[in-house]
Amino acid sequence: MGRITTRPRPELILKQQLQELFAAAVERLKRDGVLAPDQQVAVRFERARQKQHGDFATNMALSLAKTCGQAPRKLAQLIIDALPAAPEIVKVEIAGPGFINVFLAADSQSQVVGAIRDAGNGYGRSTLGAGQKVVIEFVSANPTGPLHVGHGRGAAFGDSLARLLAATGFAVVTEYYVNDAGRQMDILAVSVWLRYLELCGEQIAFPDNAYQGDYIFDIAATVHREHGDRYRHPGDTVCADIDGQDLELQLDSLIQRAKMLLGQEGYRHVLGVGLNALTADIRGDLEQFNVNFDRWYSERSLIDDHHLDNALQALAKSGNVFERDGALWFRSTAFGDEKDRVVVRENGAPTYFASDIAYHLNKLERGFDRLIDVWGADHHGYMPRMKAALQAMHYDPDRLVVLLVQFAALYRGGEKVSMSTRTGEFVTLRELRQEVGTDAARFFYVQRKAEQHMDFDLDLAKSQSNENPVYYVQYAHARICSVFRQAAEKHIDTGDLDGADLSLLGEDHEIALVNTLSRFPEVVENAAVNYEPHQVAYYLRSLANDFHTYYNAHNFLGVAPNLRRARVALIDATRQVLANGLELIGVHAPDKM
RNA sequence: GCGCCCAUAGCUCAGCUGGAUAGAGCGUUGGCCUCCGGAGCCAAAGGUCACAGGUUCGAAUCCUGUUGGGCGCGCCA
Repeated sequence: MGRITTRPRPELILKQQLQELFAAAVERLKRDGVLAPDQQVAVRFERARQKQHGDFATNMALSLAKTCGQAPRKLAQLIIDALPAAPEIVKVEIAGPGFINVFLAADSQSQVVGAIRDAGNGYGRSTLGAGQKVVIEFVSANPTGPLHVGHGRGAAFGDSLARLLAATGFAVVTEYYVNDAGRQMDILAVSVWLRYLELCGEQIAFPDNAYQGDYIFDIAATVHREHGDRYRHPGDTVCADIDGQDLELQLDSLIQRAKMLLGQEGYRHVLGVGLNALTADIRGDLEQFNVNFDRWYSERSLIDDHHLDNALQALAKSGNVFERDGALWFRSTAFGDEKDRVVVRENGAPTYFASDIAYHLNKLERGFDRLIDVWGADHHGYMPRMKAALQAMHYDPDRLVVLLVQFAALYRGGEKVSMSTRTGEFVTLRELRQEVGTDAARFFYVQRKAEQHMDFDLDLAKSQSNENPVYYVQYAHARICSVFRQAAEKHIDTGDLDGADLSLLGEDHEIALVNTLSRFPEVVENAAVNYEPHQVAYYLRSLANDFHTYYNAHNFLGVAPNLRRARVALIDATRQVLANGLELIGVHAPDKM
């Protein structure tokens, strides 16, 4: 109650100590009978947007005024009168309808520079998550082709989010769910096999709805190189009697024929070559994109390890599974879904939904408190049934958090690029990376909040990559490193920064920079709690701006030693925060560019 | 038809969960290095926050409706 202590983390003086001071004032007003003893008071401070409003402002008097029947400004005065004395506070004033503006002593803020340099790459980290176990699943694209730029956005977002949550004290595991079972895999196997047959010299009518991409040829060539004619069958035999039906049925017929002609072993081999080639490709692609998953979770292993059976049993045990038209259904409508869903098809094969239920049940059984899924926005209709399944199995559906990432609409030459995996018309993540660079691409993606539609202008990203904001931020970091190199070359002493007199940092640009530096922990926490990595990107831009402005206005090395130490300490802290922030979004902080 | 997302400067986007005079980048116009990196800095112009109501001390933000755009509504994944 009204406990006022000096915090071990000076950067928190700014906000947290203010909150404690004002909470103490509230307690006193309760004792004096101005406020009801059971009055709930949320003391919240915001950083003032304008200098005239001081450093921090609270609207507590405004929000309290109604319930306690006092005029806002009068109540604000009572709060101020009840405030304990504190050396950090220079002035407190009432403004507008009843805001309380707080002005802090300049050097109480500049102490943050020392705190940052002490904390190093730990500055901005917190224990907010209290070790809560979180699994974040993202990308999870079918291994039926290379990743495209849409997956890139999910990858940049999911990975940055994982870094943010880890930095705020959550125990984070990242997973890529590999859909290596089911019909899509069969289509992949058939696609590879047909291209292989073409390489053998067979005449084949390659179906429009099989995978068209060039990478299928490459995989087929591998099979052909390693096995020669071993899987060859006459084109007539392969394609016999499959005309005239529905296209999807034709494909199913081809799948059946492939299984029959190749035998189980041969079929599994062809499929395996395709699967391995594509997962290796995806994994390498993501590594180059600075995304490394803790675990690649195989859908097929879920089936082989009987997790699927267990999940279906758990679901059945809850009394929400029934049979209709020869299939097994989950009564998801009982939990708010708009229609019931098939879990086992008429032909006995489990649906994708069924194995996904098993996967999510498995995550919960592995002890994760929170399951975060990053999905493409086109899957939003899938969310109610997934939550329904968890609820049916007696888990709190709110433990599953689904974050939807909108597609990035690509523009090239002013025209929208249409994309389809089947037709092979898509821009791959690899192409984007090679043309724009990982750092620029990641920054570009993560600048937009996930649920916002995004226009990705390829021409702009490629041809004007120097205009990309990521260079602005990286340049600030490189520039600071360069100052230190200059100091070393010219034998200018920049030692003993720990002993710098930070109260010398009184210029407007310095105060602004210090202020931005002190905001970092709040930004990180806020970004993590709201699952919004873009806040970090915006913060970094603003920090880089404060630095560049300062750099332009003042000299760091060519001033008196005391001032020089203070200024160098300040830009050293800035360098640290730039590096910490870039790390959170998976972008490099180069020493030179 | 039903459901979800979205609409802010010419363009691309922020807006701290309801606060004070709505902000950046790009583009446009005009300035700034004998000096630590000009991939930088400063300044100007640019807005009916899609539209109409409502909630309250106070709305870009919350509620309802309208318009316009994206996506979804499979025994596909």
